[in-house]
Amino acid sequence: MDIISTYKCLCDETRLRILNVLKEGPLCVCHLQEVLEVGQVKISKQLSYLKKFDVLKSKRLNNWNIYELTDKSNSILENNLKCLQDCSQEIGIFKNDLERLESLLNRIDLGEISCPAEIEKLSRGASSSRSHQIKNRKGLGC
Amino acid sequence: MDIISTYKCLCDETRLRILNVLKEGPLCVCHLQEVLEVGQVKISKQLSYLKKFDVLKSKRLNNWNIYELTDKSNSILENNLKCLQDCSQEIGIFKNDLERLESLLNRIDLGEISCPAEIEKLSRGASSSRSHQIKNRKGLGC
DNA sequence: TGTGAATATTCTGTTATTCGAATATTCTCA
DNA sequence: TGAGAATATTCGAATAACAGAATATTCACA
Repeated sequence: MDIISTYKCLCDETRLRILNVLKEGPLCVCHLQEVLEVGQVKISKQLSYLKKFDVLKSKRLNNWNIYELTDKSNSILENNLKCLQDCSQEIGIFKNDLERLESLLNRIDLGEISCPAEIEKLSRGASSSRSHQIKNRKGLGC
Repeated sequence: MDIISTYKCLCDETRLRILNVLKEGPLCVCHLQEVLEVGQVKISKQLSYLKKFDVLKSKRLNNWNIYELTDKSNSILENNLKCLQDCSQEIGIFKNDLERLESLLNRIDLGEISCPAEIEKLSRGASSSRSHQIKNRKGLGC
């Protein structure tokens, strides 16, 4: 992906929020909807946008579409995702998203809500430490 | 400047080219035009855009308007300008701009073309080492 | 087979971006 | 003061981006 397209991917709030959440692991569209509290169409379109530029990939699991970051990103994107890591604890909207993500993942772990099995398989670490993981990750010092 | 606006400043080719050139030092509009080989209106508008977000500042010197980077930029912008440092030697369009910049600065040093005195005063280092400076700067490893 | 859940796409309207041509402004200097 | 250089702004057109409503698709399962 060229440098301009990279920055275009980063210059929309919804897209940044999606990336901020997906850097914690794969998620299906409906759970992204719930975490970001944003309508289905809006989410779906921005996911397509990011997929078009190979920032995200998706796989179909029955009726769910699981989105995750690809490893095809360039170094500019990677660096900015690391920046997002720090920003996410300082900027309200990103922080709130991560809190709702945590809450969602906990409810999934407790079996309170249904979830494509793949997500659980892919989610890293035990639920008890996930909160700790999310809050203590460090980026580039942005 | 908020994070979205920061990326918006970076997601246009002309703006990136301007930043790439101005990171080497202040320059007036007409010289930017010459270095980038882009029309006056296009340059002027993108300069205004960047100035609006405090990425650039300008000062009037007689009839010249000298633009330069501000020190008000945030850490995301700073990091990406450092990335640009590396990209500029790998991406053709940025590299060519720097070569034309070098050539311009050399002609100014030789007195072959007129130039607002302020630029010479502000340009760092002797002309003989500027080329070396530009080509060997290192960024963040982008 | 038909119903509903999850997701994508199409349609339509709105706003933002980008551009060049033309024009305006500001300054210097003859 | 009038011409010209350097720069900014306005205007109009083209395109891109973004949003939500409505619709389409795909799949599981009763």
